[in-house]
Amino acid sequence: MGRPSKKEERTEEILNAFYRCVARYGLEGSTLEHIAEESGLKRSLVRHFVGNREELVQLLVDRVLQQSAAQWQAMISSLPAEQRPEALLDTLFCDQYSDAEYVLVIESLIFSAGRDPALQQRMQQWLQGFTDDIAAILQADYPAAETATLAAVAYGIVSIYFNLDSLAPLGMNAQYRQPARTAAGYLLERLQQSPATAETH
Amino acid sequence: MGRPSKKEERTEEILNAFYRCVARYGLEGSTLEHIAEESGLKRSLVRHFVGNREELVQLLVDRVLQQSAAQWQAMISSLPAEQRPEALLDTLFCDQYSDAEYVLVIESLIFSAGRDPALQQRMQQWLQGFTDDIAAILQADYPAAETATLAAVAYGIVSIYFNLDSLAPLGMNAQYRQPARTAAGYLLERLQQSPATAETH
DNA sequence: TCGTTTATTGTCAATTATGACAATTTAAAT
DNA sequence: ATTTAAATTGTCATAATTGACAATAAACGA
Repeated sequence: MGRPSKKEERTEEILNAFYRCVARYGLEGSTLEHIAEESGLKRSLVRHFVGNREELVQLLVDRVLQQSAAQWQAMISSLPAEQRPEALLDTLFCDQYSDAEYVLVIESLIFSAGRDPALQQRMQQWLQGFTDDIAAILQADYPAAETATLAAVAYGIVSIYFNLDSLAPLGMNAQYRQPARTAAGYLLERLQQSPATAETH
Repeated sequence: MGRPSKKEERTEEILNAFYRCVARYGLEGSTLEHIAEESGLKRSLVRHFVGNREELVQLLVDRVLQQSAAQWQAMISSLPAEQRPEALLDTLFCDQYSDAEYVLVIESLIFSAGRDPALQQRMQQWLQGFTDDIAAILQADYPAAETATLAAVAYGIVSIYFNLDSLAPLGMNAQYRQPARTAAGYLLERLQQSPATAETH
C-alpha cells in the first residue's frame, strides 16, 4: 500500500548532518539550510521528515546524551577489577578517548543550555552522573576516605577532564593532556592519606 | 566649531549594552537591534558611533580582555607576602570573586573563538597568562618543586576554577564552589612533598 | 492500469538582521 | 543670525531564515 517510507533512514541522515553542523557552527548557528546542504537533501525534505526546528533539536539532544551515557557506561564497565581509579584516569586522559567533533557538540549544548531551561536541566543531570559515577569508583577503592574528600576529589577530576574539553574552542587540548593527567593523579594520591592525616586547613 | 561630539560617552553606553546582551544572548545572538534596545538608542546610532558589527565586536573583546587582565593583576598584587598560594585559592573560590555576567561573557567569547581564528589566538594568550601567573606564585613558595609538578598543579587549579565557570550555563556554580576549593587545596598540598618523595606512578 | 501513499521539488509570505544613506535637528562658535 | 559639525531620525534595499503549502514524481498493492 503506497510508496515505502524512508522516514527512519532519512531521519538518521538528517541527524548525522545536524550533528556535524553543530560541531562546526554551534547549535544556534546550524540553520535548516546548513543541515539540508550537509545532508544533501532539500530544506523542504528536512522539514518533511523531522518537523520544525524545535523537534529537530529535541531529537539531536536525545541522541547525543543517550549515546554519551552509553559510551560512558561502556567505559566504566571495561575498567579492570583492580586499580580502577588509576585505570579510569588513564582512559579519561588518553588521546584516543577524545573525539573533537563530539567535544564541540557537547560544548554547544552546554552553551545553549544557558538560554534554555529545559536543556539546562537535562545537561545538569547528565553532568552530575559523571561525578557520581567517579565518586562511586573512588569509594570502592578508598572506603576509609571521608565523603567530603571523595566528593572533592571526584569533582576535581571531572573539572580537569571537562576543562580540557571546555577549552576545545581555543584549540589547546593536546598540549594540556599531560599536565591534566598528572594533576588528576595528584588528586588521587590525596585519597591514600588516612583520614586522620587530613590537612589542617 | 559645530556641535560637541558624544562619541566617547555614547560608545561607552553602547559597549556596556553590548556586554549585557552578550551575557544574555551570547556573542552571535547579540544583534544590533538587541544592543540598540538595551542601550536605549536607535540602531542607526549604534552604527553611527561604533561602525559595523565587526568593529563593535573588536571593541568589546578589547575591553573585556583588558579589564579582565587588569582585575587579575590587581588581585595578584593584593595577595599578602606570606602564604600567597593559599591566599590565592581563597580568593579564587570565594563567593565574591564571581560575577555571573562576567562569567557568561567570557564563556561566550571562548565559545565563539572556536569559529574565529583571530579571537581564538587572543583567548589562548589570555588563558595562558593565568596558568603562567599561578605557576610563578607557586614556584616562589615551593622553589624545590619540579617544573612539571608545578605546571601540573597550576594547570589543575586553573582547570578547577575555570570549570566552575564553564559550567555556568548549567547553573551549578554555587553548589560546587566548596568542593572546588577543597580539590584545589589538595593539589597545593602535593607541592609540600619533597621531590624525592614523588609518586611512583 | 488504477488508486494510494510517500518522497521530492518548488514557491510564496513573513520575519529578522544588516548596510547604506538621505533628511532633519541640535548645539556650539563666529 | 548664520554657519558648522555632529547627533538623531527615518527609510530603503538586500540577504538569510523559517513556516506553510501546492504540485509533481515515484513506488507499491490490487
